[in-house]
Amino acid sequence: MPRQKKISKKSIRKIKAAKPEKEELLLQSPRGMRDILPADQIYWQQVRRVSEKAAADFGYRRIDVPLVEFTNIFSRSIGEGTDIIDKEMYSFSTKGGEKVSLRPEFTAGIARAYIQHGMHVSPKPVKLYYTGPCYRYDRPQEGRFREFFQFGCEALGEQDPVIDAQMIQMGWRVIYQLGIKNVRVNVNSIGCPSCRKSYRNLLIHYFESKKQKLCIDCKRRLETNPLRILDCKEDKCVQVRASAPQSIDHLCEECRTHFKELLEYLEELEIPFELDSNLVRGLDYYTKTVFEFMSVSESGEEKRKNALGGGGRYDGLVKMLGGENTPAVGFSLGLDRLAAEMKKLGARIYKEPKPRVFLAQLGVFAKKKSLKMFEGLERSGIRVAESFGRGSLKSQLKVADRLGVEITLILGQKEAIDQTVIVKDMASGNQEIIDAGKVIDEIKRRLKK
RNA sequence: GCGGCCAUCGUUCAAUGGCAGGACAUUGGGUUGUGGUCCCAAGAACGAGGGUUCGAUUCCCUCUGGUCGCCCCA
Repeated sequence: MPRQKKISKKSIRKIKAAKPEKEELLLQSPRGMRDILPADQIYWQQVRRVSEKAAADFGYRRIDVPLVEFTNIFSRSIGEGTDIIDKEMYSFSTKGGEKVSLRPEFTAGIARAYIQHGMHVSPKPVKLYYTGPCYRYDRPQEGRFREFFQFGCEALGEQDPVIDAQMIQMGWRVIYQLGIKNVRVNVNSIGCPSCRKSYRNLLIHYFESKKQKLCIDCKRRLETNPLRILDCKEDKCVQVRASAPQSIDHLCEECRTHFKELLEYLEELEIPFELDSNLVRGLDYYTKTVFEFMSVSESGEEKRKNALGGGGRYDGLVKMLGGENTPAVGFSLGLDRLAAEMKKLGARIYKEPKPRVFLAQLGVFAKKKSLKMFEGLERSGIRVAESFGRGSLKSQLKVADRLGVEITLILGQKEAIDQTVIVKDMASGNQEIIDAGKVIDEIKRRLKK
């Protein structure tokens, strides 16, 4: 018998294959894009709840910006020559011939909105938060997707380092409140354009003299992006840069003071931070403060670091896009990574509310009545479950049992006619018949106990 | 964009150049309108396309996807 089945299946496949006009339907999400299934939503909901609460607590107001912007908004702000712009953007032309891209991050769009809506006339700082998907055409791996979700805050129009500190405080707090206790904050200052430039030259000069000792990639970086040599993982490069000039030693007076004050604020906040002179962030618009949130886990001897988010100051961005000179600072968190980290750590999350009552029905007439009764229960705030599609009482009770409800209401043909309902206590198995009109009061009374 | 590893029911794990099997989950049943345990049954998979072969899920190639490392980043 099974043989027969197999043959027929195969021949079906052949018949299908023989229809060339029918395009193959791939039941598969595109690479790097995934479904977030109900089972994982508890983590995501918690992430959204905690982050939005923190934003509101600190006086940030939500802004939604388009998923699509003109491509040059991104290329100008993030910078030509960065991987994000050069190879990771989803760019396309519209039917009207406009060159647009899916956002690879939020900050550029927000700076655009700030300028477009004349927010510079609002009281400073303008505090905004956002959350939503971003897109980067990158090779997926753990914690990295082509569609990923970010939450972040931006404060525009304030140069005081106290706001930098507050940003770090917020990001750290969100992560911590999600139950991820092994968070570390790395901070650094990369200076303003003028002191960064001289530091950059110093660095090039230094590495140029030790060029032979660098790895192949770093030799290339020396030309393209010398700052990035600082976070190369190759042993020999680590050694070479040990005595490399550090950016914080070459800050101008203003940048130095700014950074010093930031560190003082952080100490005051008692946030466990570390100075990481090798921290440079890949986006062009950063100035002065840069920081990163890492989760550090030790599995065996291996220390695993996982970047959960980061941010920094971008004093030049708004002007670069054509607005007024506007100092600004922001951070963003990777929601996918937060949710994954929570799950990995088995972080305590509040449980999904469970139904406490089950409504079983028997017969056509009773089913009609049940539909109405369900609404009444649900409206009075009782979490009630049902399985109206099922026929037998047995299978319905099975479902009720599996759901772990405390009470099951049974409404059969007889009860429906008599205007009554059976109330069954699931723990004891005892049941009694009560007046249908008194169901809600009776349930409420019982659930209170 | 480059390299390594991987791909079997919904999930997880087997086996096999000649009928692909178990567990968990799902659905139904173990006589009338009563759950948990138990028992029985059913449905359910070789990622796609080529090649080698009498015959491929198995061997080879390509693609797709996953994963890890590089690049980069959240």
